[in-house]
Amino acid sequence: MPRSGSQKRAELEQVAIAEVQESGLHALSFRTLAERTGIKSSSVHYYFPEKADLANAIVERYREDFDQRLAAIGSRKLGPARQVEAFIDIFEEVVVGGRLCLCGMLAADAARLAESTRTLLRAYFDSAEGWLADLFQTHLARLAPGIPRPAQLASILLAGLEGAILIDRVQDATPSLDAQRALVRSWFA
Amino acid sequence: MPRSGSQKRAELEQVAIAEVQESGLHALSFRTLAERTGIKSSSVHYYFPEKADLANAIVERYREDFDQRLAAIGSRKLGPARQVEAFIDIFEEVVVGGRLCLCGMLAADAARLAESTRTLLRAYFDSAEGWLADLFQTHLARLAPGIPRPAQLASILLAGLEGAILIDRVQDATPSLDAQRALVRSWFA
DNA sequence: GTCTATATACAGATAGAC
DNA sequence: GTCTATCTGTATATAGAC
Repeated sequence: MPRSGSQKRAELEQVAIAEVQESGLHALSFRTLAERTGIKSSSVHYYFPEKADLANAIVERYREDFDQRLAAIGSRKLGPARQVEAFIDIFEEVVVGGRLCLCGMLAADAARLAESTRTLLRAYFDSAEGWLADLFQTHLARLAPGIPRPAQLASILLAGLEGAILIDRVQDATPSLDAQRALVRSWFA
Repeated sequence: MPRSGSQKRAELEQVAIAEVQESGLHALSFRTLAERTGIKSSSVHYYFPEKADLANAIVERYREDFDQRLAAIGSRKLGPARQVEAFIDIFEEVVVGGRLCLCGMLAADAARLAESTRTLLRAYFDSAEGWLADLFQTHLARLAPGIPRPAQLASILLAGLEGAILIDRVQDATPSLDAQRALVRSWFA
């Protein structure tokens, strides 16, 4: 395991994630990534032979971090509405930082990604949606009547959040994200 | 007006739009655009001196075409629910073609766009949202009780559709877009 | 309006020394 | 693990002939 668990590798992934969230995968070059981590581009290739290896690594790492945040929300014993609010807070944090969800950004580049990367993107979206679906299903009795079933609510909200931060980032405020919050409130009213 | 109303210019914009919808602005090069339209890259520069000029031109053209489609929907004397369905159909058509909304795709590249392009993106989103808001407002009496007000419904749906096609494009189906349809149906039920 | 030719910069990737 | 050096391809953009 010459390339796993390395501290430099972790640093590279961290810097790469931030760069891709801000400007996309094409804007992330081995050169600039090397400059920002104090090594040369050929050394970056030591950790990630091809760019697809780098893309796969950051998606996996991003998902791990995301899952940990969701687990932390779940352990705080909040009511369902508050848990969803906390979920939305993650997206708000991203967009006020001028970034996008890493996987949303990469999904825009889907046509030029390796199939292995697309598979990892699907896994991320499924995971995020699954967490929301479980939450809505568990608290089914608290949901307003006449709205879609839990699995669809999860899909509706995840898409809404991905789109909201996409739109809000070109503005100087978060009206679209606020509207998504209003939607969720109507589900729990 | 040496560069307006030209047939070749229109062709360049059309090809450029499709390419950007599929792969993003960075994947659109003057060279490939030239090859696909039967001229040389230097001739493309005759119509669009810098890439930002090309980006601005295709956003304006995309919005014009979009506005025309919305006007066509409005002239068909459909009920409000059917009109929203027709609005969603536009996004479905895009995603089954393996593309994204041009402006959603460019919004992902916002960090590397000229300010003039970002302004045009905002105008597109405002226009699309405005059309939906007017529709919801006009048929306020047909909306279910307890849901957000028309302007927010418009914002919720537009973001939901942008996110849905982003997510669905990495899948082999449109579950996320279908969920958005279910959401709208719950508003009119 | 379109061309050839070119300037300049940067991309991903690799070889081989240390 | 990191380096220097380099290969090869492609990008935006421009000059100037026709």
